Amino acid sequence: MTSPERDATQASTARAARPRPARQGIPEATVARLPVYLRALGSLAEDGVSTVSSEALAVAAGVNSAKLRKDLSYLGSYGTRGVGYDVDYLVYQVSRELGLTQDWAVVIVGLGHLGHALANYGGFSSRGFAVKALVDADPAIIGTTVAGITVSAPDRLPDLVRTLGISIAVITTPAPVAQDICDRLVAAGVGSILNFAPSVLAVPDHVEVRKVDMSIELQILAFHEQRKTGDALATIDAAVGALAVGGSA
Amino acid sequence: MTSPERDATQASTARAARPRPARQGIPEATVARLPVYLRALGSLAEDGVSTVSSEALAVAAGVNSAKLRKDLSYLGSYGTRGVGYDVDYLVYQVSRELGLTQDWAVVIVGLGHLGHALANYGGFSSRGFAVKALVDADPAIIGTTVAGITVSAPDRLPDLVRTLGISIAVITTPAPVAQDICDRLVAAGVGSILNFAPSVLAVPDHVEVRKVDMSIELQILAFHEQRKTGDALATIDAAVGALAVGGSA
DNA sequence: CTCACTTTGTGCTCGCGTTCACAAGCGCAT
DNA sequence: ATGCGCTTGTGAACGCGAGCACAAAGTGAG
Repeated sequence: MTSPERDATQASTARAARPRPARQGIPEATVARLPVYLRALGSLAEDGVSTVSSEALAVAAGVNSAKLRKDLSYLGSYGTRGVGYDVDYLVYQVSRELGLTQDWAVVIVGLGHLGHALANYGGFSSRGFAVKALVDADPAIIGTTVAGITVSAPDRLPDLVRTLGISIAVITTPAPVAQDICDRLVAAGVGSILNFAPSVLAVPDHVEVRKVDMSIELQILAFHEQRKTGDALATIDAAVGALAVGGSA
Repeated sequence: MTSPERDATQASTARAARPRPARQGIPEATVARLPVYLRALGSLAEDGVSTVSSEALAVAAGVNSAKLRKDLSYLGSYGTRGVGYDVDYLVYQVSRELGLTQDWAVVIVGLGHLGHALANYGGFSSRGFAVKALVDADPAIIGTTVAGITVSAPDRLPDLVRTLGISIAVITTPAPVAQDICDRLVAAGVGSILNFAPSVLAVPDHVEVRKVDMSIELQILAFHEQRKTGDALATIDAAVGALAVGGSA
């Protein structure tokens, strides 16, 4: 391990029953890194850098330079040997590959603390994402305005999705209702879901779900932290556990 | 019962010259799934289920049953053939492996919308994590009380970490200051960092960093959404791009 | 006791992703 | 023009993780 930074989130990618011809076939792992490259390129562009080598960009993105070159090679041969990559050109190519040359309408469902925070987060709109609708089940919240948008009731979802051309949804509801909301979103025609609720969502194969779960991330960190601080304690703990629980079983 | 030996030594993951059984090494992919199993087990326990088969638990966790059995086998042989797994016993074993039998003190740095939301999120304390300190650089926020905790200035970090026994930090600052805060946290003795800021953090090898980035997740979804809705459009777009930018060809 | 049935634990294969190492290609100085 | 130095793009090796398929091990009925 000892990888400096591990990607925290994982795609719960539904296994495609029918393997597409994969005409372009960009590996999933590469797709997950392209946004990182894009961000690094944006910083370089702001600093007035016009050309960058794979080594320099790799450092900025926190990856291996060979990996970066292979990733970019899936998009095409956009570099110049002996020179590097033109920053602006690469920004455009990566953006296009990720589908960021068009705007995406997003709905946020669930306006608790996290939903509010996301609705007010400005980082989305700058990257081609526009929060176009907010939905919550609480009658006390429905009709109020959050981040300049009036909150709608869940049964308005089909209408909202169709009218506003929404294809991406963010779920920030409590876990017990996440699956129900998910089903409604899918029925309404949403094709991609970003799920912040701590629950496993079941969706048809054609719908893409990605999960962000802070509790899980903390637990993974706790595992590594425990590894570092005293395995002796864990050994004692294991013995106690075997006596206390296994003994009675 | 022969206790599943937890030979504590070998914390180092240095490449062994000889292929060793590596009894200690739980694969990273498995560690990332254990919290999911734990949550599913918790739901089952609440429903009064006392025994569960790998197949049933796998469905609840959204994974393959063979994968689940292999994952659990890394912890030891805690199942009973022909019967399944004892829910309570397995909850305990997984919790212990993840280091959740002890409490972890957490500091949240950066009290914007997201920091506030996390500070008020109750899901942490129920899983062995306790937010013990809040830090922000804004003088207008320092000294106020959020979620029952007084907000401290960044220069109090070393003191807070030492006094409160903090080993895990959550960064929810703007990107430009994230690295600075990260450096301070590492210097103060924090061993694990959960980074919500959209920036790549550089840390020493002994510090674990995990990243959660909503913009990146949305961009990955956009990629797949673009794939689904018209490859023809993307092709045209590519041609236009080649003319506009690489136009001399 | 024996047999049929259930479920775990795991050897094995296969495919993906990472990394190394180097040939191919480009610019520049001479 | 030519050679040198730099950087890209990629073939190939390697390691990890996913999933199949089955032997091992337990339960319960007769």
